Amino acid sequence: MVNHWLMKSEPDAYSWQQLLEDGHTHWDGVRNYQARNIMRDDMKIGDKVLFYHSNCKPPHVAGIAKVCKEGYPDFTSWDPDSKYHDEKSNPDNPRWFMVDIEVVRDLNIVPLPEMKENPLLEGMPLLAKGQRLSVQPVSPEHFREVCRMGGLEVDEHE
DNA sequence: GCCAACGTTGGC
DNA sequence: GCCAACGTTGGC
Repeated sequence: MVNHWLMKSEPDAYSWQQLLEDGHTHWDGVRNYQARNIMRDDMKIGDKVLFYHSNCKPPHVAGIAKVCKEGYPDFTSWDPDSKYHDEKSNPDNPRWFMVDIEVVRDLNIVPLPEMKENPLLEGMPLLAKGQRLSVQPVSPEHFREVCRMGGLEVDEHE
């Protein structure tokens, strides 16, 4: 069973272009329990991910990635030199978790305003008022429609 | 830069 | 366990 997710990143912090260069990355720095639980418990190898750029104009989905390593402790949490350091986390009792993702393919950007205007995306968590969760589920139907809006033929990514 | 929405913290 | 204060997110 392949599940679908959306992960937010500020382009200044880590961009889709950077992931295209790197090929894969570890998703460190998430310090929210709900997002942590999703990464620790729910995201599985092969799950598809919409890569979303937040805090830019306009906010948009930039590409498709997939999970290539399942939840494991976020080692930046016990690194005192990391900006994500949490003194309550340590290797024996890690508080924060991450997954690794890798590039699947690039998309034409799908701007948030267009997503809001698309009736097929009604009910998508990303579009809910006050939605701040940086790792969130996406239904297969919504995932497919965002891919289509990004110029991807149906099922091309399967 | 503003501010609404939400999460966390800590006093009680 | 409540809730006020505070910090963060993120669209606008």
